[in-house]
Amino acid sequence: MAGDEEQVFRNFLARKGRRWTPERKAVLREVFAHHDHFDAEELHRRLRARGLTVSRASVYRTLGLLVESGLVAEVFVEDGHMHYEHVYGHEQHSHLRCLGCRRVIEFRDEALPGVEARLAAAHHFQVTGHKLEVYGWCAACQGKEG
Amino acid sequence: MAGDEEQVFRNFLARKGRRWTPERKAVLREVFAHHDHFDAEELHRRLRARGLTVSRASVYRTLGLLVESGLVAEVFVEDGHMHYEHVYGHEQHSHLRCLGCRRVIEFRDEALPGVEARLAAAHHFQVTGHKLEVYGWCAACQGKEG
DNA sequence: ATTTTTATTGAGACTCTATATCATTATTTT
DNA sequence: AAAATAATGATATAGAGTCTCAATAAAAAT
Repeated sequence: MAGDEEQVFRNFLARKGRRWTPERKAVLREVFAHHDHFDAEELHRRLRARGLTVSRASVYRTLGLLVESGLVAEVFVEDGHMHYEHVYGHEQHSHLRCLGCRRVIEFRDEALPGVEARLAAAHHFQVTGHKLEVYGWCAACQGKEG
Repeated sequence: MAGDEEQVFRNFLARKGRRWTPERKAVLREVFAHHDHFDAEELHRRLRARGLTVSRASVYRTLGLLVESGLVAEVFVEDGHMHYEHVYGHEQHSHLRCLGCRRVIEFRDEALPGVEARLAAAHHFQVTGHKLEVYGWCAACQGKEG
């Protein structure tokens, strides 16, 4: 449900004996205000641009909690740092990346749930998620670079 | 074929107008001397322990070339830095990771080639590879942490 | 073989991401 | 309202990875 993420995060915090603060609220809102991938510094900049004063330290700390809560996911490392996306309220999806233009296409494939199920059974794992990234060259970039 | 990696790397370098040097040879050998995952600093330390003097800069540079050549793959980020594995001569595989004990289990799943093929067709991509990581809690770690 | 061209190396400086420290402040509990 | 304790922000610190550049070495040209 849209908008529900605040309640989910508050429940998560309460369960862990952590507190609900204005800073965490500001970060949560900013994270769910856009649908693009983002990184920690960009998030910090956007908050400041809105006139919200949340320190870098708190941005990083809150981001960690959001990932732990499952509301946000680490997507991939690019340019030497992590990139994220919010996942709550969105179907699980994977990423197809072009090695040339670095464009990212989201996709869903019906085979993945089966992979998870087989692994859970074979290794007695309680599988909580997966991260799949397929890479190659998009139509426009094929032929470039050797 | 085992041992072939040197020829593959030399061909790769030649094709790009890059040179075959003692430093690159030392790095290549060390990378293929073990079957575990490793990181750049560890690789550098192992080379020094063998009495081979290859600078950090050259280790990082060579690692980049090895990844580009396809002989080595970036596996995952842990503890804030990248971890690698050599892949030449090994069947493509994915990783199942326990969030508790951090154990990594390699696996192969017959569904992945199909996923690649579908994406290639649907998006006119020339798919060169994928990275799949499934995570959760192993039998021993289930119940730990909330 | 010698010379020329040019990629590579190593040392260290540097950038940047991310975390740790800690006194102060704010939230929650009692 | 007071006590307990988690969170914040400013800054320091750690660590990964890249860049610079003079010196060197590999490959190509002669």
